[in-house]
Amino acid sequence: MRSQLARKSEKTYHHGDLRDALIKAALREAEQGGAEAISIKALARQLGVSQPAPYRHFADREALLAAVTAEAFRQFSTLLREAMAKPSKQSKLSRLALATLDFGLRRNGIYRLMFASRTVSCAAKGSELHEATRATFALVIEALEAPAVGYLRERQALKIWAALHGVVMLAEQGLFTGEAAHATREELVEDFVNETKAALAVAIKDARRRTKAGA
Amino acid sequence: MRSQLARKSEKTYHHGDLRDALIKAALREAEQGGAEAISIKALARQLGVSQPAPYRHFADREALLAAVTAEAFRQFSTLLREAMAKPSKQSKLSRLALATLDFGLRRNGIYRLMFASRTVSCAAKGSELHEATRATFALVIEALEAPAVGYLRERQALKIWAALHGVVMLAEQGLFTGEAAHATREELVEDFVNETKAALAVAIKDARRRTKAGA
DNA sequence: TGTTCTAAGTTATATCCTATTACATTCGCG
DNA sequence: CGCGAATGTAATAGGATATAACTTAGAACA
Repeated sequence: MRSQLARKSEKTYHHGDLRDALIKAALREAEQGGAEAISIKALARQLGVSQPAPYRHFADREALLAAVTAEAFRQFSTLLREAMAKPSKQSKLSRLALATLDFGLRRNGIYRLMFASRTVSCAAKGSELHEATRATFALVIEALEAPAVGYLRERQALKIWAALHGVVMLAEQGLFTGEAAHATREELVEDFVNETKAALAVAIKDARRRTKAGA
Repeated sequence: MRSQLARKSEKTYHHGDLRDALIKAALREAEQGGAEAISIKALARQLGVSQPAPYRHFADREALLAAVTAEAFRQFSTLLREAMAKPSKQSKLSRLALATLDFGLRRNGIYRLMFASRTVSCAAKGSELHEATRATFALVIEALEAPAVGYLRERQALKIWAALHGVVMLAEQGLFTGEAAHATREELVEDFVNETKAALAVAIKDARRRTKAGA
């Protein structure tokens, strides 16, 4: 497991961990410019290997993007888990929501790679990427801190998840700046969080009553 | 104003309306594959002109993308206006919402160009593109059919707009297919629409009461 | 320990794309 | 009619993806 630095100084024939180094470097590139900023040739140059070398580890550019996106989802999941674990006066859902907003804006290039490219929807069912996205969504359900009553939780999770992504999207588009800034992004997110909590409470009560009536 | 076909048959030196033809053709290309599917060279070939010809009308690829995106916003606006104008039992907001969902899924490549690329956020303030996006958002406010009470309308418009985009995003990511399909996209959209109406009604009543108390 | 197989790199090359420069043609206006 | 600006073209530079054929070193086994 020779490091990138080791490679640069020792000048060995084999890099040692090119696959991993490529993913890390690609993530750095995508941070600002998104998928377009990822160039296999540039990455190879950066890591001190010949340009066809990456093709030993990834069939083509798409395959690299898929691996990078999967890694991004794992990092995102870790971030969300940390936010949820941190003791705070706010609810878990609120912390997850704000962490998502923060990630979406601060690492927007990577965020677009994850949620606004076709890479994810093209991922096969059992693939690394597909699993990573499912794991992330599971965290949203967990953040609701609600009992599993039918599909109520999943539905509310979908709603808050959609709303959050929409806020990130519009924020990035500039709809919260200038004269249009009639609400901050954080205010909107809190609104959605509160509505979700309210809707969830109502839905759960409703479902329980109906179950009792049916029994 | 020679048409594309006329160009192909007559074989004149000047195309006649290359700028417009490029935008139209680029939109067709982007329909499926998004911005990546737009290649200046390919468009030139398609329209029967030499490849540097497009550079007479657009400084670079980015400039073409901006023009294409602006045109897409205008087409989208037209679609929304039609949906809102059409007599129906549903509310204007509901029709706008479903039309947005439909557009976002059916013409997803173009939709991504409009909402998930950096083209829009890079648009200068007075630019054609910037104006087109503002005009579209104005339609959302209009669809609320609410009186202008402070910034209440704008805030609710931002919220429903964000929610809609989120639904499109997740739908495209495949979160509504397979086992995860615990609600249809249309159900979610209707939920958001109803919540928006309710929130708007409450907010307006609240604002009026406060105004009276202050007077 | 030495041989061999294979994973991982290299050089060379084909193809596609963006973009610029210098040159050619046509349109429209005085 | 003639001239200038707009709009084409041909030639070319430079960067990216991707493949083919060759090379090196690590590991695996006798």
